Amino acid sequence: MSDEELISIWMRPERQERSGPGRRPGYSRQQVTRAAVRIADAEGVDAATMRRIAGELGTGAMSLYRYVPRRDDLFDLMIDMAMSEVDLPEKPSGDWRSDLSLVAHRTRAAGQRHPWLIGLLSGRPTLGPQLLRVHEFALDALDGLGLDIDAITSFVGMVDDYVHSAVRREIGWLEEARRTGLDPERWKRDYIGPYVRQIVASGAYPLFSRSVLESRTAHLAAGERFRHGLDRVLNGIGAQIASDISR
Amino acid sequence: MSDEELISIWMRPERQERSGPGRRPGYSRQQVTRAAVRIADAEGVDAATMRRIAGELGTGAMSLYRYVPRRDDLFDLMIDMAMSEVDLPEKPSGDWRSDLSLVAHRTRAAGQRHPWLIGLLSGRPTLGPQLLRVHEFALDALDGLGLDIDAITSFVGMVDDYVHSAVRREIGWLEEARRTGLDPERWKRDYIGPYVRQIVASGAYPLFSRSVLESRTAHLAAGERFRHGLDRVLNGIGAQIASDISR
DNA sequence: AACCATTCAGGTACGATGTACGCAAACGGT
DNA sequence: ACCGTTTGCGTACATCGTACCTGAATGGTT
Repeated sequence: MSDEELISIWMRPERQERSGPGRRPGYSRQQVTRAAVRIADAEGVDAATMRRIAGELGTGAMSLYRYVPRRDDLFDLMIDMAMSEVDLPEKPSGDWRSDLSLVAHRTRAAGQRHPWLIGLLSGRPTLGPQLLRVHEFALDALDGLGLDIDAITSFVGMVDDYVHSAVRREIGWLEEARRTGLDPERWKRDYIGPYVRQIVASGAYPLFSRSVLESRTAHLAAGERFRHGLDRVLNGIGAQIASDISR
Repeated sequence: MSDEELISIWMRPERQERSGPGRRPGYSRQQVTRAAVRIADAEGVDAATMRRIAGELGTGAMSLYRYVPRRDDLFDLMIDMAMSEVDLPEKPSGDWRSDLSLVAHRTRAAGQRHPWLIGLLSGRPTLGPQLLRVHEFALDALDGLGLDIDAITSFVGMVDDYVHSAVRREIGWLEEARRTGLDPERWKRDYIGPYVRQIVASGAYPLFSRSVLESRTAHLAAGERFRHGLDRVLNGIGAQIASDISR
């Protein structure tokens, strides 16, 4: 594409179906994105190469560039497709706590269905329409409580940050194991296990060791653990809503 | 290296200086890491290729594999070298708030000196000694207040999450601009500027628009903005410390 | 002093990758 | 029937991580 047009993928229109003379497009941006998502879900984002995606569609690698200017833009499209699965009501319910909780849980679910999502999201700044929709819903959930926009943005950011890092913790090792091509069980047993044991045995990091050995939430189901952490974040926000408003 | 030994870089000893017969190593793990850090600081982490690092040292690419088993391990070493710059006292002061604030500010400073740090940190799960040291300090800062280990871990996580995402926001566009090889000013003006204007003009995202247009902190210096956000996170933790303890 | 097992240096080579370039095929309007 | 436009996609190139291998350096042993 040389440097002909440097413009956000969200402002660049897709080729139209009926636009006069010339051959009609055989695929669509959505089809390309869907194929990329399918591969990334199954084999990791690294496997979603241009050639591999094209192969999935039964075409040649260079054909994809008729639909997507750069590979990076394809990542943005993938993010947006995954975020479109975060199903939300038209408007927040009025109960900010359950609204933000809904966003958190749905985003977590999307992040688990698409283990590459969080990595891409925090890898580059992106603002696709579906991400905007979810973000707007979360901001809206905190509107009307007397908070200024900076506080609202900040609180929504805290929830986002929590969700991202919690999901990363949940799937981090799994993905890392796949990236190196090992089965996750063996990875955990032979790679990180001995190292963590050594850290604990060294005695140099007593509190870290306690967080590994004495944690009560560590033995809970992943969903419960997520809920506990989220509760703490929401509690922190709740406490400040009370004091911010009364000020 | 084939699959001879899959073992954490932190458990794999470096070649010893005096170990009997054989040629003595001409470089060290630290020298290799330092060269990689230097290149990544100046030209982005993508520029720190094996060949480029070797060139910086005046040797051949394959020589590096005498010191580092895989490129991914080199990333871990880079992270640890950067984290070693997070200077902290031996023990927390006893004032948890200023202790966590210190960790946050020092980590932010390291993240700005090394714009690749946060990206690598959240890209893969890693537990180098320097990261452990900083983490342990933060955990320790919250110890002795009557909190259980899960609460401590959770609160430290909130601060970490905030620092990471705040730094990412601060340097995100800069790095993205460099990755595409454009000067950051032009990038902001020609790429994201028009798109954000379009989002605002569409009227579909009123709260997002307010966060762009009406923000009071947006016009502050970056350092002030960071402090404000951090204060909110610490306030949320503080409120819960009070209620957790009295419970 | 001669030898040898051991270790490091680093060239060559392979299979990937993203993507620039260019040409042939398909299509609607005239 | 022709033509300008657009798509499909093969070829080619620079670049990547790294497996493999040869040769040089080194210190202990004889």
